[in-house]
Amino acid sequence: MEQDAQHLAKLQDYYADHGVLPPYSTLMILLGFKSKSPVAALVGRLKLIGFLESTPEKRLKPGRRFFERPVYDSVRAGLPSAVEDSGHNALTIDAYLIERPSSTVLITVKGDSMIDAGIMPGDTVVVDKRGQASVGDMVIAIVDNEFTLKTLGNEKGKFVLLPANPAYPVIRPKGDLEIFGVVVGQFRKCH
Amino acid sequence: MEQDAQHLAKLQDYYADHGVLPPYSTLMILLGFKSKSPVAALVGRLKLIGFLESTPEKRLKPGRRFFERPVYDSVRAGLPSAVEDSGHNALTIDAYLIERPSSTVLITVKGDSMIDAGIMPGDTVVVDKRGQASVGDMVIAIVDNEFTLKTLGNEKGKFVLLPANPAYPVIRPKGDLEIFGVVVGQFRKCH
DNA sequence: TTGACAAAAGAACGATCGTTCTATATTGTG
DNA sequence: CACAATATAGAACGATCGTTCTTTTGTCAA
Repeated sequence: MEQDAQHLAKLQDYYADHGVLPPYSTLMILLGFKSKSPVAALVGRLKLIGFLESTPEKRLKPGRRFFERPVYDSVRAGLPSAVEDSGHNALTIDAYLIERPSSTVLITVKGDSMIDAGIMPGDTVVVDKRGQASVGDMVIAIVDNEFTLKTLGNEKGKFVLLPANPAYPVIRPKGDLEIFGVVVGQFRKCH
Repeated sequence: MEQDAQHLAKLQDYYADHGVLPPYSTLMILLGFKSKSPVAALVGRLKLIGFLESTPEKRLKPGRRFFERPVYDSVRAGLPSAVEDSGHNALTIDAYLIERPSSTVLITVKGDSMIDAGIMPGDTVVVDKRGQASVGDMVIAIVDNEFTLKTLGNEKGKFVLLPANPAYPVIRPKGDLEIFGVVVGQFRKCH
Protein backbone atom coordinates (compact mmCIF):
# COMPACT_ATOMS: atom_id res chain seq x y z
CA MET A 1 0.00 0.00 0.00
CA GLU A 2 1.00 3.54 -0.63
CA GLN A 3 0.00 4.91 2.74
CA ASP A 4 1.96 2.35 4.68
CA ALA A 5 4.87 4.72 5.03
CA GLN A 6 2.72 7.38 6.68
CA HIS A 7 1.10 4.83 8.93
CA LEU A 8 4.47 3.48 9.95
CA ALA A 9 5.61 7.03 10.67
CA LYS A 10 2.66 7.52 13.00
CA LEU A 11 3.50 4.28 14.73
CA GLN A 12 7.10 5.33 15.18
CA ASP A 13 6.07 8.67 16.61
CA TYR A 14 3.63 6.97 18.95
CA TYR A 15 6.35 4.66 20.16
CA ALA A 16 8.77 7.55 20.65
CA ASP A 17 6.13 9.31 22.73
CA HIS A 18 4.81 6.43 24.79
CA GLY A 19 7.52 3.78 24.81
CA VAL A 20 4.88 1.24 23.84
CA LEU A 21 3.06 0.14 20.73
CA PRO A 22 -0.72 0.49 20.90
CA PRO A 23 -3.21 -2.38 20.61
CA TYR A 24 -5.23 -2.80 17.44
CA SER A 25 -8.18 -0.91 18.85
CA THR A 26 -6.12 2.19 19.58
CA LEU A 27 -4.18 1.79 16.38
CA MET A 28 -7.47 1.79 14.54
CA ILE A 29 -8.38 5.21 15.90
CA LEU A 30 -4.85 6.52 15.53
CA LEU A 31 -4.78 5.71 11.82
CA GLY A 32 -8.37 6.75 11.17
CA PHE A 33 -9.96 3.39 10.46
CA LYS A 34 -13.37 2.34 11.68
CA SER A 35 -12.67 -1.34 11.94
CA LYS A 36 -9.79 -3.58 12.81
CA SER A 37 -9.51 -5.37 9.50
CA PRO A 38 -7.35 -2.79 7.72
CA VAL A 39 -5.19 -2.59 10.81
CA ALA A 40 -4.60 -6.31 10.70
CA ALA A 41 -3.72 -6.05 7.03
CA LEU A 42 -1.31 -3.20 7.63
CA VAL A 43 0.37 -4.98 10.52
CA GLY A 44 0.76 -8.06 8.38
CA ARG A 45 2.49 -6.06 5.69
CA LEU A 46 4.79 -4.28 8.12
CA LYS A 47 5.71 -7.61 9.67
CA LEU A 48 6.68 -9.04 6.31
CA ILE A 49 9.22 -6.31 5.67
CA GLY A 50 10.66 -6.38 9.17
CA PHE A 51 9.27 -3.25 10.79
CA LEU A 52 7.05 -5.04 13.28
CA GLU A 53 7.03 -8.33 15.12
CA SER A 54 4.77 -10.17 17.51
CA THR A 55 5.69 -11.27 20.99
CA PRO A 56 4.88 -14.84 22.06
CA GLU A 57 1.91 -13.28 23.83
CA LYS A 58 0.65 -11.99 20.50
CA ARG A 59 1.44 -8.40 21.20
CA LEU A 60 2.98 -5.97 18.79
CA LYS A 61 6.62 -5.11 19.22
CA PRO A 62 9.14 -3.13 17.18
CA GLY A 63 10.81 -5.19 14.51
CA ARG A 64 14.35 -5.30 13.31
CA ARG A 65 14.03 -2.25 11.07
CA PHE A 66 11.66 -0.23 13.23
CA PHE A 67 14.34 2.26 14.28
CA GLU A 68 15.90 2.73 10.86
CA ARG A 69 16.19 6.25 9.57
CA PRO A 70 16.72 7.35 5.98
CA VAL A 71 20.16 8.69 5.12
CA TYR A 72 20.60 11.56 2.69
CA ASP A 73 23.72 12.59 0.96
CA SER A 74 24.76 16.19 0.92
CA VAL A 75 23.84 16.36 -2.70
CA ARG A 76 20.13 16.75 -2.96
CA ALA A 77 19.02 13.78 -4.99
CA GLY A 78 15.29 14.11 -4.73
CA LEU A 79 13.13 13.04 -1.87
CA PRO A 80 13.69 9.40 -0.91
CA SER A 81 10.86 9.17 1.57
CA ALA A 82 10.35 5.60 0.46
CA VAL A 83 9.77 3.12 3.20
CA GLU A 84 9.51 0.31 0.73
CA ASP A 85 13.13 0.88 -0.13
CA SER A 86 15.11 -2.14 0.80
CA GLY A 87 16.91 -0.11 3.41
CA HIS A 88 19.96 0.47 1.32
CA ASN A 89 20.29 3.97 2.63
CA ALA A 90 18.89 3.57 6.07
CA LEU A 91 20.49 2.67 9.33
CA THR A 92 19.93 2.46 13.02
CA ILE A 93 22.43 4.48 14.98
CA ASP A 94 22.98 1.84 17.62
CA ALA A 95 23.80 -0.85 15.14
CA TYR A 96 26.08 1.53 13.29
CA LEU A 97 28.09 2.71 16.28
CA ILE A 98 28.10 -0.41 18.43
CA GLU A 99 29.66 -3.52 16.98
CA ARG A 100 30.38 -5.42 20.16
CA PRO A 101 27.57 -4.66 22.59
CA SER A 102 28.87 -6.84 25.39
CA SER A 103 32.11 -4.91 25.72
CA THR A 104 30.82 -1.48 24.83
CA VAL A 105 30.17 1.32 27.28
CA LEU A 106 29.28 4.97 26.91
CA ILE A 107 31.20 7.71 28.68
CA THR A 108 30.35 11.38 28.88
CA VAL A 109 33.22 13.69 28.05
CA LYS A 110 34.32 16.39 30.45
CA GLY A 111 36.70 19.09 29.32
CA ASP A 112 37.91 20.24 25.96
CA SER A 113 41.27 18.52 25.69
CA MET A 114 40.21 16.67 22.52
CA ILE A 115 38.41 19.52 20.86
CA ASP A 116 40.58 19.50 17.75
CA ALA A 117 39.51 15.91 17.20
CA GLY A 118 35.91 17.08 17.09
CA ILE A 119 35.07 15.93 20.59
CA MET A 120 33.49 18.62 22.71
CA PRO A 121 32.56 18.83 26.37
CA GLY A 122 29.30 17.00 27.01
CA ASP A 123 29.69 14.66 24.08
CA THR A 124 29.28 10.96 24.67
CA VAL A 125 31.91 8.58 23.40
CA VAL A 126 31.33 4.95 22.54
CA VAL A 127 34.07 2.91 24.14
CA ASP A 128 35.06 -0.65 23.43
CA LYS A 129 36.54 -1.98 26.66
CA ARG A 130 39.86 -3.61 26.03
CA GLY A 131 43.24 -3.38 27.71
CA GLN A 132 45.28 -3.01 24.58
CA ALA A 133 45.35 -0.31 21.95
CA SER A 134 47.45 0.76 18.99
CA VAL A 135 49.35 3.97 18.51
CA GLY A 136 47.00 6.45 16.92
CA ASP A 137 43.89 5.07 18.62
CA MET A 138 41.82 7.39 20.70
CA VAL A 139 41.70 5.75 24.11
CA ILE A 140 40.21 6.06 27.56
CA ALA A 141 43.19 5.75 29.87
CA ILE A 142 43.19 5.65 33.64
CA VAL A 143 45.50 8.29 35.08
CA ASP A 144 45.50 9.21 38.77
CA ASN A 145 42.35 7.20 39.25
CA GLU A 146 40.46 9.19 36.66
CA PHE A 147 39.33 8.49 33.14
CA THR A 148 41.23 10.47 30.58
CA LEU A 149 40.40 10.71 26.90
CA LYS A 150 43.49 11.09 24.74
CA THR A 151 45.15 9.79 21.62
CA LEU A 152 47.69 7.09 22.21
CA GLY A 153 51.13 8.13 20.97
CA ASN A 154 54.64 6.79 20.97
CA GLU A 155 57.70 8.74 22.10
CA LYS A 156 61.07 7.06 22.20
CA GLY A 157 59.52 3.65 22.57
CA LYS A 158 57.22 4.68 25.39
CA PHE A 159 53.51 5.25 25.27
CA VAL A 160 52.31 8.79 25.77
CA LEU A 161 48.89 10.40 25.81
CA LEU A 162 48.37 13.17 23.28
CA PRO A 163 45.65 15.76 23.74
CA ALA A 164 44.05 17.32 20.69
CA ASN A 165 44.26 20.83 22.04
CA PRO A 166 47.45 22.88 22.10
CA ALA A 167 46.50 24.26 25.51
CA TYR A 168 47.02 20.87 27.13
CA PRO A 169 50.32 19.11 27.79
CA VAL A 170 51.35 15.69 26.58
CA ILE A 171 51.01 13.17 29.37
CA ARG A 172 54.03 10.95 29.89
CA PRO A 173 53.11 8.23 32.36
CA LYS A 174 55.79 7.37 34.85
CA GLY A 175 54.98 3.73 35.25
CA ASP A 176 52.94 1.61 32.95
CA LEU A 177 49.84 2.94 31.28
CA GLU A 178 46.43 1.51 32.09
CA ILE A 179 44.09 1.45 29.12
CA PHE A 180 40.38 1.19 29.86
CA GLY A 181 39.17 1.02 26.29
CA VAL A 182 39.28 2.34 22.78
CA VAL A 183 36.94 5.01 21.45
CA VAL A 184 35.03 3.63 18.47
CA GLY A 185 32.41 6.31 18.11
CA GLN A 186 30.98 9.54 19.40
CA PHE A 187 27.63 11.30 19.48
CA ARG A 188 26.10 14.49 20.73
CA LYS A 189 22.67 15.99 21.17
CA CYS A 190 22.23 19.63 20.19
CA HIS A 191 20.34 21.27 23.07
CA MET B 1 10.60 -4.44 49.13
CA GLU B 2 14.26 -5.11 49.10
CA GLN B 3 14.32 -6.99 45.82
CA ASP B 4 12.43 -4.36 43.88
CA ALA B 5 15.65 -2.93 42.49
CA GLN B 6 16.69 -6.28 41.06
CA HIS B 7 13.24 -6.88 39.65
CA LEU B 8 13.26 -3.46 38.03
CA ALA B 9 16.66 -4.23 36.55
CA LYS B 10 15.26 -7.39 34.98
CA LEU B 11 12.39 -5.40 33.59
CA GLN B 12 14.77 -2.86 32.10
CA ASP B 13 16.84 -5.60 30.53
CA TYR B 14 13.74 -7.20 29.10
CA TYR B 15 12.66 -3.89 27.63
CA ALA B 16 16.10 -3.32 26.13
CA ASP B 17 15.93 -6.75 24.52
CA HIS B 18 12.38 -6.70 23.26
CA GLY B 19 11.33 -3.06 23.02
CA VAL B 20 8.21 -4.01 24.94
CA LEU B 21 7.18 -4.66 28.52
CA PRO B 22 5.82 -8.14 29.21
CA PRO B 23 2.32 -8.90 30.50
CA TYR B 24 1.82 -10.03 34.09
CA SER B 25 1.88 -13.68 33.16
CA THR B 26 5.28 -13.46 31.52
CA LEU B 27 6.53 -11.13 34.22
CA MET B 28 5.54 -13.73 36.76
CA ILE B 29 7.80 -16.32 35.17
CA LEU B 30 10.55 -13.81 34.51
CA LEU B 31 10.75 -12.84 38.17
CA GLY B 32 10.29 -16.35 39.52
CA PHE B 33 6.82 -16.07 41.03
CA LYS B 34 4.14 -18.72 40.80
CA SER B 35 1.19 -16.41 40.90
CA LYS B 36 0.28 -12.96 39.72
CA SER B 37 -0.38 -11.39 43.09
CA PRO B 38 3.21 -10.51 43.94
CA VAL B 39 3.61 -9.16 40.43
CA ALA B 40 0.64 -6.88 40.94
CA ALA B 41 2.11 -5.71 44.23
CA LEU B 42 5.49 -5.05 42.65
CA VAL B 43 3.97 -3.17 39.74
CA GLY B 44 1.95 -1.09 42.16
CA ARG B 45 5.08 -0.12 44.03
CA LEU B 46 7.02 0.70 40.88
CA LYS B 47 4.15 2.83 39.66
CA LEU B 48 4.11 4.81 42.88
CA ILE B 49 7.71 5.84 42.50
CA GLY B 50 7.43 6.62 38.81
CA PHE B 51 9.20 3.72 37.12
CA LEU B 52 6.11 2.29 35.49
CA GLU B 53 2.80 3.56 34.21
CA SER B 54 -0.32 2.13 32.69
CA THR B 55 -1.67 2.96 29.28
CA PRO B 56 -5.36 3.82 28.94
CA GLU B 57 -5.71 0.25 27.69
CA LYS B 58 -4.39 -0.99 31.03
CA ARG B 59 -1.08 -2.13 29.67
CA LEU B 60 2.26 -1.60 31.28
CA LYS B 61 4.47 1.11 29.88
CA PRO B 62 7.77 2.66 30.95
CA GLY B 63 7.27 5.46 33.43
CA ARG B 64 8.96 8.76 33.80
CA ARG B 65 11.99 7.36 35.61
CA PHE B 66 12.23 4.04 33.78
CA PHE B 67 15.24 5.11 31.73
CA GLU B 68 17.09 6.68 34.62
CA ARG B 69 20.58 5.45 35.12
CA PRO B 70 23.09 6.27 37.83
CA VAL B 71 25.34 9.17 36.96
CA TYR B 72 29.03 8.99 37.64
CA ASP B 73 31.71 11.53 37.11
CA SER B 74 34.73 10.87 35.05
CA VAL B 75 36.37 10.41 38.42
CA ARG B 76 36.71 6.73 38.85
CA ALA B 77 34.50 5.93 41.77
CA GLY B 78 35.86 2.54 42.62
CA LEU B 79 33.76 0.05 40.72
CA PRO B 80 34.84 -0.23 37.10
CA SER B 81 31.62 -2.08 36.36
CA ALA B 82 29.56 0.81 37.64
CA VAL B 83 30.95 3.03 34.95
CA GLU B 84 28.65 1.83 32.25
CA ASP B 85 26.62 4.94 31.99
CA SER B 86 26.48 8.01 29.90
CA GLY B 87 24.49 10.37 32.01
CA HIS B 88 21.64 10.48 29.57
CA ASN B 89 18.31 8.87 29.93
CA ALA B 90 17.72 6.33 27.25
CA LEU B 91 18.58 2.75 26.67
CA THR B 92 19.38 3.23 23.03
CA ILE B 93 21.25 5.93 21.21
CA ASP B 94 18.47 6.11 18.66
CA ALA B 95 15.91 6.95 21.30
CA TYR B 96 18.26 9.49 22.81
CA LEU B 97 18.98 11.37 19.59
CA ILE B 98 15.67 10.97 17.79
CA GLU B 99 12.55 12.44 19.32
CA ARG B 100 10.34 12.69 16.26
CA PRO B 101 11.09 9.68 14.07
CA SER B 102 8.66 10.55 11.31
CA SER B 103 10.32 13.86 10.50
CA THR B 104 13.89 12.85 11.23
CA VAL B 105 16.51 12.03 8.62
CA LEU B 106 20.24 11.54 8.68
CA ILE B 107 22.62 13.50 6.50
CA THR B 108 26.29 12.79 6.02
CA VAL B 109 28.50 15.83 6.21
CA LYS B 110 30.89 16.83 3.47
CA GLY B 111 33.49 19.51 4.03
CA ASP B 112 34.88 21.16 7.11
CA SER B 113 32.94 24.39 7.20
CA MET B 114 31.48 23.60 10.63
CA ILE B 115 34.61 22.17 12.17
CA ASP B 116 34.73 24.69 15.01
CA ALA B 117 31.29 23.48 16.06
CA GLY B 118 32.74 19.99 16.44
CA ILE B 119 31.32 18.69 13.18
CA MET B 120 33.89 17.05 10.97
CA PRO B 121 33.82 15.73 7.41
CA GLY B 122 32.20 12.31 7.32
CA ASP B 123 30.11 12.91 10.42
CA THR B 124 26.42 12.22 10.27
CA VAL B 125 23.96 14.80 11.54
CA VAL B 126 20.48 14.07 12.84
CA VAL B 127 18.07 16.45 11.19
CA ASP B 128 14.50 17.26 12.13
CA LYS B 129 12.79 18.27 8.91
CA ARG B 130 11.00 21.55 9.37
CA GLY B 131 10.84 24.70 7.32
CA GLN B 132 11.34 27.14 10.14
CA ALA B 133 14.27 27.70 12.44
CA SER B 134 15.47 30.19 14.99
CA VAL B 135 18.57 32.34 14.88
CA GLY B 136 21.36 30.35 16.48
CA ASP B 137 20.06 26.98 15.32
CA MET B 138 22.31 24.83 13.25
CA VAL B 139 20.37 24.22 10.07
CA ILE B 140 20.44 22.34 6.81
CA ALA B 141 19.70 24.95 4.17
CA ILE B 142 19.23 24.36 0.48
CA VAL B 143 21.60 26.46 -1.59
CA ASP B 144 22.18 25.82 -5.29
CA ASN B 145 20.28 22.57 -5.04
CA GLU B 146 22.63 21.20 -2.44
CA PHE B 147 22.37 20.71 1.27
CA THR B 148 24.45 23.14 3.24
CA LEU B 149 25.13 22.87 6.94
CA LYS B 150 25.48 26.22 8.67
CA THR B 151 24.38 28.17 11.70
CA LEU B 152 21.43 30.45 11.09
CA GLY B 153 22.33 34.06 11.78
CA ASN B 154 20.73 37.44 11.50
CA GLU B 155 22.33 40.43 9.79
CA LYS B 156 20.43 43.67 9.48
CA GLY B 157 17.11 41.89 9.66
CA LYS B 158 18.02 39.32 7.03
CA PHE B 159 18.87 35.69 7.56
CA VAL B 160 22.45 34.66 6.83
CA LEU B 161 24.29 31.37 7.03
CA LEU B 162 27.31 31.36 9.29
CA PRO B 163 30.05 28.76 8.90
CA ALA B 164 32.02 27.64 11.96
CA ASN B 165 35.35 27.91 10.21
CA PRO B 166 37.17 31.19 9.55
CA ALA B 167 38.28 29.91 6.14
CA TYR B 168 34.72 30.03 4.85
CA PRO B 169 32.64 33.08 3.99
CA VAL B 170 29.28 34.03 5.42
CA ILE B 171 26.53 33.17 2.97
CA ARG B 172 24.06 35.97 2.32
CA PRO B 173 21.18 34.57 0.28
CA LYS B 174 19.93 36.88 -2.44
CA GLY B 175 16.35 35.78 -2.38
CA ASP B 176 14.62 33.92 0.36
CA LEU B 177 16.30 31.17 2.24
CA GLU B 178 15.06 27.60 2.02
CA ILE B 179 15.46 25.69 5.26
CA PHE B 180 15.36 21.91 5.01
CA GLY B 181 15.62 21.14 8.70
CA VAL B 182 17.27 21.74 12.03
CA VAL B 183 20.22 19.76 13.32
CA VAL B 184 19.28 18.10 16.61
CA GLY B 185 22.18 15.71 16.95
CA GLN B 186 25.40 14.39 15.50
CA PHE B 187 27.37 11.17 15.55
CA ARG B 188 30.55 9.74 14.13
CA LYS B 189 32.24 6.41 13.87
CA CYS B 190 35.98 6.32 14.52
CA HIS B 191 37.43 4.23 11.69
C1' DT C 1 5.57 -23.87 70.64
C1' DT C 2 2.33 -20.71 69.65
C1' DG C 3 0.30 -16.58 67.73
C1' DA C 4 0.32 -12.55 64.62
C1' DC C 5 1.54 -10.62 60.63
C1' DA C 6 3.16 -10.36 55.83
C1' DA C 7 4.01 -12.42 51.45
C1' DA C 8 2.83 -15.65 47.91
C1' DA C 9 -0.32 -19.03 45.80
C1' DG C 10 -4.34 -19.89 43.62
C1' DA C 11 -8.88 -19.06 41.67
C1' DA C 12 -12.37 -16.24 39.63
C1' DC C 13 -14.02 -11.95 37.29
C1' DG C 14 -15.28 -8.83 33.40
C1' DA C 15 -12.78 -6.48 29.91
C1' DT C 16 -10.00 -6.34 26.11
C1' DC C 17 -6.87 -8.62 23.24
C1' DG C 18 -5.74 -10.24 18.17
C1' DT C 19 -7.82 -13.06 14.72
C1' DT C 20 -11.03 -14.26 11.29
C1' DC C 21 -15.14 -14.32 8.91
C1' DT C 22 -18.86 -12.18 5.93
C1' DA C 23 -21.08 -8.01 4.16
C1' DT C 24 -20.73 -3.52 2.35
C1' DA C 25 -18.36 0.30 0.22
C1' DT C 26 -14.84 2.00 -2.79
C1' DT C 27 -11.90 1.97 -6.57
C1' DG C 28 -10.14 0.97 -11.09
C1' DT C 29 -10.99 -0.82 -15.87
C1' DG C 30 -12.93 -1.76 -20.11
C1' DC D 1 -22.07 2.75 -17.42
C1' DA D 2 -21.30 -1.87 -15.78
C1' DC D 3 -18.39 -5.07 -13.93
C1' DA D 4 -14.48 -6.95 -11.39
C1' DA D 5 -11.16 -6.44 -7.94
C1' DT D 6 -9.83 -4.31 -3.49
C1' DA D 7 -10.27 -2.25 0.69
C1' DT D 8 -12.96 -1.32 4.70
C1' DA D 9 -16.89 -2.04 8.00
C1' DG D 10 -18.82 -4.79 11.20
C1' DA D 11 -19.58 -8.77 14.06
C1' DA D 12 -18.18 -12.91 16.38
C1' DC D 13 -14.64 -16.06 18.40
C1' DG D 14 -11.56 -18.09 21.99
C1' DA D 15 -7.60 -16.54 24.44
C1' DT D 16 -5.38 -13.66 27.42
C1' DC D 17 -5.31 -9.48 29.77
C1' DG D 18 -5.02 -6.98 34.60
C1' DT D 19 -7.57 -6.90 38.82
C1' DT D 20 -9.26 -8.63 43.06
C1' DC D 21 -10.49 -11.86 46.27
C1' DT D 22 -9.69 -15.83 49.52
C1' DT D 23 -6.57 -19.40 51.05
C1' DT D 24 -2.14 -21.12 52.05
C1' DT D 25 2.61 -20.64 53.25
C1' DG D 26 6.42 -18.48 55.46
C1' DT D 27 8.62 -15.57 59.16
C1' DC D 28 9.58 -13.35 63.22
C1' DA D 29 8.35 -12.28 68.23
C1' DA D 30 6.64 -13.55 72.39
